Formats: sequence, C-alpha cells, structure tokens
Amino acid sequence: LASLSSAPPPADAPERVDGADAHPGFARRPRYHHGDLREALITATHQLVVERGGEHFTLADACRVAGVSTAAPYKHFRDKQELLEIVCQRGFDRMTEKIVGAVQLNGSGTRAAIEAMGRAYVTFARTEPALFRHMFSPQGEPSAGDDLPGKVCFATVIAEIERYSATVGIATDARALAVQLWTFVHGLSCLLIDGAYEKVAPDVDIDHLLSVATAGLLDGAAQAATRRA
Amino acid sequence: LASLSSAPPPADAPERVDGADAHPGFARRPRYHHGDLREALITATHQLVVERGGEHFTLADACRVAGVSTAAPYKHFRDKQELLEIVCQRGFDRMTEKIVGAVQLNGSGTRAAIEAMGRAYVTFARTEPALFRHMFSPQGEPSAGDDLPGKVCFATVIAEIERYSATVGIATDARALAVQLWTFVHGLSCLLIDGAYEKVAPDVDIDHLLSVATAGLLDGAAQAATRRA
DNA sequence: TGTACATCAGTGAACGCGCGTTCACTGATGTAC
DNA sequence: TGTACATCAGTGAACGCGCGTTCACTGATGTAC
Repeated sequence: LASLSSAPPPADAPERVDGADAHPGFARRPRYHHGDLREALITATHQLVVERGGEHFTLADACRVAGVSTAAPYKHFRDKQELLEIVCQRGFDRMTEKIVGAVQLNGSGTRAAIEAMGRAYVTFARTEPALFRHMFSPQGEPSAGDDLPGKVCFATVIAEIERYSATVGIATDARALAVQLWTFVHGLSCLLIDGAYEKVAPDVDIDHLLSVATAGLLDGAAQAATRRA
Repeated sequence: LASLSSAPPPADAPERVDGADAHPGFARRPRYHHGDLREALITATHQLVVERGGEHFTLADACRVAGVSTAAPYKHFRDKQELLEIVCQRGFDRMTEKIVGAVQLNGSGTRAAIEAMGRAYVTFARTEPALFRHMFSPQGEPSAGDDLPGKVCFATVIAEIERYSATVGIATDARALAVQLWTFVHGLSCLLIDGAYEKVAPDVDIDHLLSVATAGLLDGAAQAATRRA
C-alpha cells in the first residue's frame, strides 16, 4: 500500500527517455501526448544502434526506451527502416560537422587541416563504431531514390583536399589525390574498429600512421606532378 | 498418378544442394543419411551469406537449401553462430589463397607482386561484397577465444610487403609501410562495395587509383628513409 | 469565458509469422559373433 | 554368409519467443462560435 502512493511514475521501461518535459521541477508523470515522440524515437534508435549495432536493432526496443506502445511509431514513420535511415543520415550530418570543425580549427587549405580532418574521421569511427558501421551498411541506405546519405560528407572531404592541392600547386589530379587520402582514412577507420590492427600489428601507432601516410600520399602526388612538368 | 511415378525426388526445397551423391547416373532420391551434411550446411550458409548478407542469414534457410530438417544442424554444429564463424574463416582462407596466388604469379619481393596482391584483395571484396562485409563484421568473430579469423590473411599481406621493403632497401619502418598499404587497399575495398565512390566521384578509375597510391606510399616511405639517412 | 466539436497522437490487443532450439523418435549403417 | 545389436545422423512436431504491423479505440488539445 505504501508503495502505491510513493511511486507515481511506473519504472517498468528500462533506460526510459522522455521527450520534452513541460515542468522539469515537478514529479514527472506520463502524459498522454508525448511532446515530441518523433525526436524521442530517433534518439532511442540512435542510442540502440550505438549500443547493439544496427543489425540487432528492434523497433519494439526503441518503443520501450521511449516509453510508448509499439504502435506509436507508425504515427511518425513509415516503418522500422525509415528510422534506421534517419539515424544513418544524422550520423553523417554529425560526422560532417566534426570534419568541418576540424578544418576550421586548422585553417582551410592547409596541410594541417587535412590531417585534422582525417583524424576527425577516424575519431568519429572509433568513438561510435557501431554507428559508423551502420552508416556504411546497406541497412542505412534509403530505399527511396533519396539523395544518398554520405554524399555531402564525402564531398566535404574531397573539396577540402582539392582546395589544399590547388593552394599548394599540385593541381594536376587533385581529385585523384583527394580520393586517395579519403580512401586511406576510411581504411584506417574500418581496420581500427574491427580490431584488425591489434591482431596483426598490435604496436601500431595510429596517429603516426595517419600523418606519415598523409605525407607520403601528398609528396607522392607532388612528385608525380613535378615529373609530368 | 502419372506424376507420382515420374517424380521421385520431391522438388519442394528451392535451390536444394545435395551432398555427396553416391550414384550420379541414377535418379537421385533422398537418402536418410545425407553423406556429408556438415559440408552441405557450410556451403548453404556460404551461399546465403553471399546472396543476402550475414545479418539476414537464417539457420532455417540453410536447412531448406540443404534439404534437411531444422533440427539436423545440431548434430554437427553448436548453434547458428558457429556456422557463421566457419563461413567467415573459410572466407579468409580463400582470400589468403587468392593473395598468395597473386604474389606467386608476379614473383615474391617485387613491386608488381604488391600491386597484384592489392588488386586481389579488392577483387575479392568486389566479387563477393556481402561475404567480405561478413568477414569483417562482429558476427563473424569467434565467440570462443579461438585464433582470430583474419590473422593469417593479414599477416600474409604484411609479410609480403615487408619482404619487398627489405629487398629494395627501405628497411626502416618496413612494417609501418606494410600497414599503410594494407590500410589503403582495405579502404578501397570498403568504399568500393559501399558504392561511396559512385556517389561522389563517379569517374574514378580504381585500377589507376590503386597503382598511383601504391607508388605514392612506397616512394614516400623511401624518401623518408633517405631523409633519415 | 464557456461550450461543441474536429483533430490526431497515443493506446492496447491482436494478427501472422518465422525464428532458434529441444525432444523423443526412427531407421540406415557398421561391427561382432 | 547370416543375425543381433550398438551407434548416431537424421526426422518431425513442438516449445516459447519476440518481432513488425494493423486495427478500432480514446482522450488530450486547439479552434470556432
């Protein structure tokens, strides 16, 4: 009987994440209308993808986390797939932000910016490996003919490297160089989060690897341009 | 009635793959003992992973393909996971074969061998992208503390690049160079099968990209070694 | 300010489904006598 | 060569489960008068 009066919000759902809370100071009691269920479900999906990976994501789990019935999502989303696509898209958005930030911090068009950009890319992957994997998995791709999620992100990387190449004067094949650097950074991210380096070269210094390879590719391209001239 | 006598092997299971067939010339009729169900199930799992991806693999599907009840696998495997692990391991075995073959074809210790090895790596990934993805996914990793599946494959790549570095004389940091090249080739494979290049640089020439980057990294490392000397 | 009403975000129960795994069993095969 | 028996790879039915999605509903909210 005592327990009845002392516990108004039922603590059934684990790790429940409520949406907008109108009266933060008051005892939080579940309201019929959620406030912003759409965002809450996206957040829940993001959280679960980060925790368990996209291939184990379950719509029912997301509902549990958001504290809502399993039918509720269909008022906001087409189906489970749409939520996974949105989380993928947001992942790329955040990654782009990180990359742009790194460039701005180091001055666009500089060699330092390129390295920083690569480091941001890798850091993102290693911070949330499951999300990173989801972003590049077929599950994250939009079923409709929408603009593909990573496009803006990739284009940002390429554009910045091209800018540097142009500045420094190895304009020939600037795009090819950009693709090379991007490829390297992506490979680094994948092998790192898959634990592949640990298996075979446990002593590898990732930071060093990144800067050495960046230098190697940039110098290589510069030399090739010189040879051509 | 006519159909009864003319169709002894029931054609219920789609794409059924029978195991060892004792009398190839005779009308194939299902026997109680399969012959080599273990291999047949591994083959079926491989086929399904290739077709639909590891995250959509279903033990029941594999049984259907092998033409066997859903309880049968438990006479040969611990559980579903074990089959997925074996297919992952076999994938790495075949990849290693391809890589070793490419090296032998070009002469171990040569620059051509390194490029060919990279090309074999990428070709493997693009030929069976779903398997490649499965091999690097957490699902493929053994739950037991077994030797990790990609270890031999990676070690082969690294060793061959080290051999070349030693031969040519850029012995300093040979291992670091090996890791760089491997990283690049892996990134290339991933971005290629994810369709990332198409999105952002649809005109990219993969073969050219591979040889240019290989050259760049090798030259970069050689130059660094020279500078140090 | 009060009342009637339309809206629509949420409920909760149900659906059909197919999964992974277990169980007692059955029948083909190999071996010992 | 024939028979009795142990083995064990397969069966088929069942289990408990949790999923994604649909449905008629309900009740909070905003608006028109």
